[in-house]
Amino acid sequence: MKTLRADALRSRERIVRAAEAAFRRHGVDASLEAIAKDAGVGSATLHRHFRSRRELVEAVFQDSTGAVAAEASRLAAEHPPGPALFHWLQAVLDHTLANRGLATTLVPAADEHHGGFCGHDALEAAVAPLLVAAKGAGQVRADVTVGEVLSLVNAISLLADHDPGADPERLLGLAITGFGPRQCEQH
Amino acid sequence: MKTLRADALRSRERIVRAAEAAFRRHGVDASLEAIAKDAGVGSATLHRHFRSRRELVEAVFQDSTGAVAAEASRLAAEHPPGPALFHWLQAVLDHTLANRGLATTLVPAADEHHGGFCGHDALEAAVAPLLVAAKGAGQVRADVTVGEVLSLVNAISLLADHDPGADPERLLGLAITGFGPRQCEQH
DNA sequence: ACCTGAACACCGTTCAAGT
DNA sequence: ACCTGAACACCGTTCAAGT
Repeated sequence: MKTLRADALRSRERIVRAAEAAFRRHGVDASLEAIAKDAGVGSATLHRHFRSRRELVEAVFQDSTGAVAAEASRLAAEHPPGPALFHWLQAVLDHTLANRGLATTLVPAADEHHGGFCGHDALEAAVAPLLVAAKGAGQVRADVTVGEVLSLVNAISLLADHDPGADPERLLGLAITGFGPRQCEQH
Repeated sequence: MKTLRADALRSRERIVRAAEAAFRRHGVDASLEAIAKDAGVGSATLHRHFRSRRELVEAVFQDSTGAVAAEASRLAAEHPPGPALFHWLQAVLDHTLANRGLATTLVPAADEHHGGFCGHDALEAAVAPLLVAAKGAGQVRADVTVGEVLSLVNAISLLADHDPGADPERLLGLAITGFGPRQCEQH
């Protein structure tokens, strides 16, 4: 994490800005070569700044994903534990649905030392206190982990990317309440 | 659906066989050009037989997906309605997990008249009687559709393709029973 | 009717050469 | 140190020419 020379930093920011526009138009599978061209840099420059497509995606969505993470504490302050968690999961879903393909990067990083911002980790940290509170209020099963909750939201986002006819909000509702048998005898 | 001339049929079958091997090695994103070469045909021939990658994928998995669909009636005969449905959903999940990327094609066809076998439609038809029976036994909420049930299974498969660390069976269990609050007062 | 080989327009990665 | 432009090895699609 060295500090960049002025011209390198300028290049980096132009790449991120160009990528942001390209992702909005074509999803996160947009051509890296076209992004480099839009940014006015060579493609080799883009590859040195971002060793993988995922690193570029994380950089582009760092701010917006961070904002969603930050919303967790606001919701915790304004709602009871159960609704706070469920509203926040809705917010995460809305965020990924608004940016096609973003969900593919909100998964634990396979690459180990990929340095820089990791959206998945930010969301995990944000949901942890919400989940603890919801469990304390008896609104969520005690055996559910933060990773599992995020995975379900992510799974629904991925599906929505592939099937435009799906109703993601409805599916999230089903996953929360379950479509199968109730187990009322235990609480 | 005209009947093919003998040599055209032979080409088609060689393509499907080559694709089957390639998909097993590289997932459904395997190179179509390489598949054509393995099959000993020109790439133009592949494209006339299969107008899209999805058509080829459907052809390759037609038999195995059909077998999973057929298992529905067997499970219905051997288990009570609730377990029959849940075991079958597990079978669908196992099938997609065993073939990386297959889940991306088990989604309603966007292309309208794409002729031939459609795995999604086959699974929908297979799950319908299971779902009706499970609802009748009070094991599944009455407002859930076949499409929604399949969508949740599919969503989990897609996630597993992106996140090798996920536990798909566990996530399906969570989606069925729900991780959120029980609503015992209604039945 | 069905196929082939070649041409086309793309893509991501890498490397030598510049400043 | 950082960048550029070019070279490389790919990809899917399409079309003219064969049988």
